[in-house]
Amino acid sequence: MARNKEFDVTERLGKAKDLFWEKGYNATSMQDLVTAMELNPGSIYGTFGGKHQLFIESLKMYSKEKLVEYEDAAAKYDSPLGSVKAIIRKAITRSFTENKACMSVKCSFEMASADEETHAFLKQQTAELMSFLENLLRLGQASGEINPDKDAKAMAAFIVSSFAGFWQMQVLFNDKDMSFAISNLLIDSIT
Amino acid sequence: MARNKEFDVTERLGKAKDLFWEKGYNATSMQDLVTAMELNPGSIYGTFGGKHQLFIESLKMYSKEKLVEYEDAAAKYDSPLGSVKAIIRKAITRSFTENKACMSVKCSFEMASADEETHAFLKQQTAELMSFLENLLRLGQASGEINPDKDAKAMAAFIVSSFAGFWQMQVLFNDKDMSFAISNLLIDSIT
DNA sequence: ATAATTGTTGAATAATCATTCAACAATTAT
DNA sequence: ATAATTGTTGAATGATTATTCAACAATTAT
Repeated sequence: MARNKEFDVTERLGKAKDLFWEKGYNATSMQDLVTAMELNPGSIYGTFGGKHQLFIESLKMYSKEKLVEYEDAAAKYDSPLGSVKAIIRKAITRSFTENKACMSVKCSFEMASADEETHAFLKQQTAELMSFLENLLRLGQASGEINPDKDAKAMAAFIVSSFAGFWQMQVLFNDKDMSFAISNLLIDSIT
Repeated sequence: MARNKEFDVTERLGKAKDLFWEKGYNATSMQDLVTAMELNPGSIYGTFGGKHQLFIESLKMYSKEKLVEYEDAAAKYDSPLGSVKAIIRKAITRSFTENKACMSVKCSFEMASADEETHAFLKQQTAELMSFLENLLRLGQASGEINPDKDAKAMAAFIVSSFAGFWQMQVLFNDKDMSFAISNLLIDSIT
């Protein structure tokens, strides 16, 4: 028995996510969020709590979307190696189609060391992507597509850790040839 | 014909560097700098110009120190492969001995996309480390220690880009076994 | 229709931000 | 000794920060 919200919570959270993603946590002001979300401060605080909670929700939204993207890319291939390659190519492709570096990677460096909530979430989420890859790598080793002499867990960690480099190289050099050469070396290293 | 400064400019710049390195640009306030550098605002502005200029100088100081560290690590070995391995091990070791992620990597994500001066400097500095590695890799290929089928420039880029992942993994997992396994896979991939 | 509840609005708040500057101190050339 | 120059000090500045709240609007149960 009360008034209804006049906006779509998820849609406006998406606007906040885009802004935090682009500018980072500290460089994003509440005024920036008020403008981007097209909401008054009162509505933001009433719905999301405050800047920090809004940021955490934004990161969670981003992170879930990203994980789905990687899993979808993998699902298009029947062979485990094909799936692993698809995930690696997805990462490189994303770094050139999206005009900003991966929010998870950015946040790992801007926030994870200073904010425990961010740290815990990113750790869990990154571990999830690693597990997904580890499973694919084990399947590929069983089918003979992937080097069976290397530890699947280590290879999964190597792949995920390489993604941070993809984004950094894109930010600094914006050189497709360089980035694709790097991703090819990564793929080579597991086969 | 005037009064002399009562402090060592380089030493105080080092204090600023440590603070920017730890907290990043946006999370570091002028008050934080006044406290850490043990200087009044007037002295900071009179000597360094302002927050942004002070940050750029801090990053340059950090960057030069880091490059020297890598070159020194490489200089201890006679063989090119030994030098390349030493640089990779230096990166992994640094990620566990220093209590904060590489300032260049952090800045690539927090600042490089928003500040052209930072971007230009990091691009140049990263390219320099790559060139140094590329040269070692070519020598290693000539002496038969390093895989001659792979492009030295691409391998150099792959190595440097991997460093960002080293730091991210350290921040998120702080797991020595994982990090050393990753660095071993990187070394394997070039031999 | 009324009371109760929830949402919206945007001005107000108090803290913090980067930066400036006037007063004073030290050094040096003349 | 004086003038000129540079450095130090720390309070003052005005802008921006995140957050709150009182007034008003909409919805629903009774």
